[in-house]
Amino acid sequence: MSDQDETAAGTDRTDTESPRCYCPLGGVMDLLSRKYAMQLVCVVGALGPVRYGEVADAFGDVSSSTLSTRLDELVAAGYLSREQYAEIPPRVEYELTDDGRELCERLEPLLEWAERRDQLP
Amino acid sequence: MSDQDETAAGTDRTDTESPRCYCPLGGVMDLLSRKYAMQLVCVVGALGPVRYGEVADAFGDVSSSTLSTRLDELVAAGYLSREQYAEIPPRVEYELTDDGRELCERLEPLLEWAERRDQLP
DNA sequence: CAGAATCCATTCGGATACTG
DNA sequence: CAGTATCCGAATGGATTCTG
Repeated sequence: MSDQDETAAGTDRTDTESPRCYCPLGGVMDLLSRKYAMQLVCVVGALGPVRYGEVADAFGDVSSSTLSTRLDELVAAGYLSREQYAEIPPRVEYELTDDGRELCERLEPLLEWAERRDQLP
Repeated sequence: MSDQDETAAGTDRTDTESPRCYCPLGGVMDLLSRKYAMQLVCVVGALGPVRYGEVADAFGDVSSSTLSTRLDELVAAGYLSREQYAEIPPRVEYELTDDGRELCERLEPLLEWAERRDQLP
């Protein structure tokens, strides 16, 4: 279904369609579109193995539930790892996975640029 | 949100300021977190001056209202330009502004990577 | 400390129908 | 063709409270 024939009949089509589409609609992009998701990846990337509280501090007044949900999603998606230590008081550390690092590399230029841009009048 | 009234009076600006914060919380990032926003920027960037219908085609079954809203927002934010020609039938072309091009450059690596990643089983 | 759970206001986006 | 207008259900994020 939804097999659109190419406008240019001469274009060589590889066996499968979707030659190069710049609009990935599901998957990662959906996750990244949730609030603070991109920032979260980069914050963890910047702070290294980081505890929940530090992340919360970095975000200021973001509710813990939201932050927690976002962290969970990123862990579940395989971009963050979560290490829990059986200590008292309990300590948890988040860190980028390899995939997360790849993602972070692509996110950083964007966020850095966004940051500069937002701080301009 | 994002009220920064620091360094106005009484705040020591010695060295307590965090040099760089990787979590821009408002402005551009908010806009980019809306659905299809990032993809839209890159689609317009990839297709050059592009008409509304072509954009709609590129996105498949995305409702026109959503697409229209997103386009408006990006135009209002200064990342897209909208050129309307007084013809019949009417023609409208969207194109990246200079700012939009800067944004697109930072978005492309991300989307390209996301695309590859989503196509894997 | 690090969150899970709950509840809720708000927002968001989709479908549909209509216009210049 | 290129939208706009309207309505509405779904999803989202925030506040609060509680816990191991």
